Amino acid sequence: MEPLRPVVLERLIRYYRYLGEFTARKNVDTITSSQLGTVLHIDPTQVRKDFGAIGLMGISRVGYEVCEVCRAIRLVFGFDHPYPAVMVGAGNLGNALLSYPGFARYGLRIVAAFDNDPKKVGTFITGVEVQGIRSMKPFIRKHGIQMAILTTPVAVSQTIADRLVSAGIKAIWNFSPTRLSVPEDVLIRNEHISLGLAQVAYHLNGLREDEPRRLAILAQPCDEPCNPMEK
Amino acid sequence: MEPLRPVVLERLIRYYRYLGEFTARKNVDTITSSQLGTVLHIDPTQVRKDFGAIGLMGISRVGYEVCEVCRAIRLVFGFDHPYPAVMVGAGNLGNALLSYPGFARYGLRIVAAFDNDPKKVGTFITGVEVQGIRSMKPFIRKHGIQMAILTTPVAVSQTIADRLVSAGIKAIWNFSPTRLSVPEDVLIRNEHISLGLAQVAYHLNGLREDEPRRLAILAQPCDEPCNPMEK
DNA sequence: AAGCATTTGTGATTTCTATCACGTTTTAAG
DNA sequence: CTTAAAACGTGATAGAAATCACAAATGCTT
Repeated sequence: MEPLRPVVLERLIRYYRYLGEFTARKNVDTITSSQLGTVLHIDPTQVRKDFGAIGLMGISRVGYEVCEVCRAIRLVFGFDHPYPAVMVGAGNLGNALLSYPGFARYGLRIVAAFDNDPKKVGTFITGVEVQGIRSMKPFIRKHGIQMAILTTPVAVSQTIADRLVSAGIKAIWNFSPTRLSVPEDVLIRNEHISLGLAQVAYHLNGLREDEPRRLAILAQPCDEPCNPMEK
Repeated sequence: MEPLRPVVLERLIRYYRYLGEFTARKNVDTITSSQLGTVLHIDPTQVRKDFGAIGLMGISRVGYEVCEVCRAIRLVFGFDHPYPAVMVGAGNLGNALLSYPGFARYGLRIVAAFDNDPKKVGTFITGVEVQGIRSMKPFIRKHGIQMAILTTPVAVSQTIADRLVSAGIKAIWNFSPTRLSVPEDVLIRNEHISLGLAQVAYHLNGLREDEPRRLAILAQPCDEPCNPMEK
């Protein structure tokens, strides 16, 4: 099967998420493309095409078996063949992620956490022991881990990323707000919440609707500093 | 100006993010569309069109003034006219967000936090006092707050959302992994990290490249439960 | 059993997005 | 001063994505 386009993957995840809630509530085992479409604001045809793309066949006049849909989606992403992952950085964000119980549904199993704060080393967070950074590389090597979740402070992220790569990591889920350079064959997925924030801001800004002010400001010379507030 | 499409907004944010790092490092005050394009893997023409869409004019043979670009982008999103926001839920995630110093650059100012855990009420997190949930509605009303950040447990999120709406909130940045129902005029932006996770999973799964297994599984009847692991 | 309503699957069409190609402007060099 | 190179701005074009339209299939009702 040729690789699925990102936009399709995104919708598949939305279907999967909704169907999880759906089966928890309703006691029905089939769903139609228009039902899904209505809830998720996606055209029913699109739903059918997406399902077709991952080899799902619906039943005329009935719809799709929820159970089959979920299974097919899990298969596409490999959710039922969980990859072990390590968490690097056990601060607030690392803690929040470690204690999020929903990841199992997405095939994620965090098997170890690493932090260089001696006070944290040795403690357990939802069953996962926090180890010193020193132990990281041997641990990854020993267990053949391919995925790492990075929640370290920006200052050390690149250094840590280099070490992860040299230990054999093939994918980094990066929550540290910085750009990482890694070899071609290592996947970086940056989680930038600023994008979501920006969309909210744009909406609120649109409510204001003050076009003259905008133009007036743009007309002025740019005397303010470029980067008024620094992270 | 007609509203900008989401895909443009997304690129604008990527430009803004990069230019922040850029000016911090280099000591140059202009940048060309191809420089930006190379770094962000965006076609230079696209960069020029995006800049054109927000009223920016470049200079032939020179490029764009970084300072002007940043200012125009801030203007589009309203970043230099910060909206006060309240944080609801002061758990690990709430803490992580509250202590993230980068938000100021995106026009976000968190002015209060609310939690129903008596142990947390009265404490301060990076200068913001945690108050009881009771105080939430009057506080929002009194200060005319329009934006809320929701990091509560799924079980209470909808109830909280209802209260936020009735207090006058116009946009909710939702980190709680659940679907919220709110009136038409209230914007919900859901922050679902599962999407990022799924993309990483898809990549790793692709490395495996085991097509026969996939088809074999799909051919079997669907005897497993639909929702094998529950959050 | 027949007819009707509903739903799937898919080719055709439309709409949106990204890229190309090229004229224009500006700086720098010869 | 002239010419060349580099960058912008934008109409034209190609490529993706979403939607439409309709045949085929299936279940329900009478």
